[in-house]
Amino acid sequence: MKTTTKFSTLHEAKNQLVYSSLSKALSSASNSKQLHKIHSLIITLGLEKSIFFSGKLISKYAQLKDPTSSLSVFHQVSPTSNVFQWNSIIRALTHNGLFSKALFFNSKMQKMDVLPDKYTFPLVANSCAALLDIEMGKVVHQNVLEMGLGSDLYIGNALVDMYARFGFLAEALKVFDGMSERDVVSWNSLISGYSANGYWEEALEVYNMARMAGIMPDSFTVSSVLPACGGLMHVKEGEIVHCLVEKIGLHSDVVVSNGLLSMYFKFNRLVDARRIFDEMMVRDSVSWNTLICGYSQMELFKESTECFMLMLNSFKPDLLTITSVLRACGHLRDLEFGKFVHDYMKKSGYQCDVTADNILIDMYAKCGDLLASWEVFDRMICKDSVSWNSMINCYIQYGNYDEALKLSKIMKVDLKVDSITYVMLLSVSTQLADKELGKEFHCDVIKFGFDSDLIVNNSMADMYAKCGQINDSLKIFENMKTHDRVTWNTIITACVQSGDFTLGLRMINQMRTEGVMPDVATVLGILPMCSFFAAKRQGKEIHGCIFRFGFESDIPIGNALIEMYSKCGNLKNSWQVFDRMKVRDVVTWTAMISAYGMYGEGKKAVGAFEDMKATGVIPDHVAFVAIIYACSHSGLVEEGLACFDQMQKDYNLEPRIEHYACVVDLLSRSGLLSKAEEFIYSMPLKPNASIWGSLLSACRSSGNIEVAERVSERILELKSNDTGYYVLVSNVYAILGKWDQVRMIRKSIKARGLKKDPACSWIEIKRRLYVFGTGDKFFEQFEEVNKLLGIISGLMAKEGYVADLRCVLHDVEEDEKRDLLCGHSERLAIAFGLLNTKPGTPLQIMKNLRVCGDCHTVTKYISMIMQREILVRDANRFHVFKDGTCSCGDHW
DNA sequence: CTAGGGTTAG
Repeated sequence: MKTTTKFSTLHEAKNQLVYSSLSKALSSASNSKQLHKIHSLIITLGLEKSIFFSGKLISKYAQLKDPTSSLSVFHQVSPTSNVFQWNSIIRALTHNGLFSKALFFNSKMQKMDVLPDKYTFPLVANSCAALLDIEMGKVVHQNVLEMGLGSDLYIGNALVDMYARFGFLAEALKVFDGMSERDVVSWNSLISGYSANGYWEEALEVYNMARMAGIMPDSFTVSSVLPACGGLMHVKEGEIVHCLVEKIGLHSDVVVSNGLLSMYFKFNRLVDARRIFDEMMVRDSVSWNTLICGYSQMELFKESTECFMLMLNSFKPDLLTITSVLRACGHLRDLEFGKFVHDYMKKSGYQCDVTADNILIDMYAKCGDLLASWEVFDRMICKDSVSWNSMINCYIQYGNYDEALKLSKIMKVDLKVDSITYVMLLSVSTQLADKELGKEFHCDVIKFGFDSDLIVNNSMADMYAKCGQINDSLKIFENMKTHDRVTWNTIITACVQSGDFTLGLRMINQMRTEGVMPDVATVLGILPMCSFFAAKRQGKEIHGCIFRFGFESDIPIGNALIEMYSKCGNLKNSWQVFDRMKVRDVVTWTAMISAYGMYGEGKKAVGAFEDMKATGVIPDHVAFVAIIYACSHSGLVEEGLACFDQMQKDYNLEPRIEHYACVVDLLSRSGLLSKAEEFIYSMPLKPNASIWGSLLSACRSSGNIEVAERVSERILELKSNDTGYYVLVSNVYAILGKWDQVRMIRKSIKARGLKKDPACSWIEIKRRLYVFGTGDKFFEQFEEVNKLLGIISGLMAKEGYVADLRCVLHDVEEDEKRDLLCGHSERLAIAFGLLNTKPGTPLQIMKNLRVCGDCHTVTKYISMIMQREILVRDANRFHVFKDGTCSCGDHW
């Protein structure tokens, strides 16, 4: 009896020693190999089926990321396993991301009539959350309630988290509110739920409630609330959280520091972000990714790629690193680096990530390698909407619209289209100015339910405006529930481009009352309006704003300012803006060349054109239009023809109809009418109304009636919708005295529903704009103006002036014709200006149509008799009259 | 039981 007891005690003592040393060894095993050794030992000792060791082995293998071994241990015991072993295997699977297997074992356990306990549910809820298995999740919740475990803290926390991951924040809140006991994890789960689903305001609100409830935030709390501060751009709140982090010593937590880093990048606070990164004691790959991605977001792409190279020294980049840096490659157009990263990706076995492949498509397209884009797209096994959109976008960028439309049709069949697809497709119809195509897309947008999307609506408003359907554009605008800055910019530009400046101004005011700040695009939208009104003062005010907002180094802004000042009659300011620009693109040079052209400074235009080429800027189609136009307005026939030649020979540019029109203009303005006509017949393109129109205007000035009649017939054949050409033709018939024809044309203009713009001129005196129409009698000082014009015409007659009655386009008596000429709006404006300014002050007159020949002559006389410099801007160009001559040298 | 970093468009 004694010995047995002794023996049993000894046996137990031995066993206890084995147990404790094995248990110690198990806990300290740091890799799978060590663990396998201990495992063999346990098997040798015949202990592998003990509840304690089997459970320990399952968890330990799981901890060392070897769930297969966990499973094999479990299978050894499975017929007899109890809830402890089941929980171990479910936990092993859950912690290794094998969620569906975890759920499978959960149902198997129930089939074996083993009841789950309070440790099972959090694990199962976790798996449901990860798999987004909503049905199963609800069943689990139900089971919890049935088993009376509804008040368990851990289970409650798991359920809050599960519903939050489903995006069911209302359910999550309901569980949270129903909990009898809450800890920091409960609050964290709710905060992160709101934060991860983009409900940033709610996340912050719950965070503040937690603080008021006396909860001390931990690293989880902070890293859930930081993205909310960043997303809302709540700099103050973010800084308060940052202070708290320092105070309670959470900054040594790498996740918290990464959160701060990301937040400061969102605030565009590069210096703070960099300091956080530099002062981090421990960095992980997320820190590097946040840095690389942050630089990318701030468009510091070079820094982004440099950080990637630095990161290679200490970390293996993952897919997120690669996608961030590929984005930078695209923006840098650095094909070589892009290929380097792509190779790295292949070597590291990262080929099958949809997001990474999508960025590759975009990167190759941006770097100019469309074929490589296609290869990536073609090879992808699963393509998502972004893949298709990116590929379509490639084709659009390369102008291959047919291929883009073809792909979108396949997408439509597969129901893969999204709002972004339509934003891109709408941009195609906008670029083609194809309103029928645009309408088709509009129908699709309604059909697929994208018509409440802000960006889609902005695109549609822009599309209709650029297709000339301003009313449809406004209709879209009126139906929109929210407007952002782009909406306003689109609609303001639409108003300005359709010529409705009054509405444009109203929109700007409305934009400001809604508290939307203007940006570069807003300014670009309204500058043409200043040009039209020649509102130098308003233009200068806007120029001031540009400085205040810091837009002055923006190239498109500089370009628009050059154009604005030149159209406002201030060539000097144009040149000053041009001179101050540090970087000039082809548009900058073209704007300056056009400006010179409008003022008849042909020689300077040619000089600028040469300078442009010398600085390495390659002229495009538009630049050639500008230079030939400039030559034509200064009578530089040789130079103009040389340019036309050059564009084909040296620059391989196919001349377009507008280039031919410029050459016709060039020849005919210089009186080479037969040469011009010959040129028209030799062109490979079908001449349009503008080509014949140029020749016809020249015929009128030089009085070549024979050619004029022939050309008039050609123009009428074309049945153009532009009233200008009918007016021109009718003027020719008026000069010829063919009044029947004149009446016929006027009737046909009316019959076709066209309207002739009534002529008007305007002048700004002391910050007020005075507008005059033809034959106006009802303005202040009409009597004085009329008297002054009478005196002037007496003085002119002494100098040898004879009225050019051909400029009167009505069938009336000669005396009456003389009176009609005196009523031309520009003369009224000039006389009004002479009366209301001090002697010697230069005058500036604007006219919406072209100046007639007689007025041109009269203005020359006035500039001499009254000793005034008079600047007249007509629909086409500027005339500077001084001492009896005009800057245009009569080339107009 | 709870946390951080990635793609296409106007």
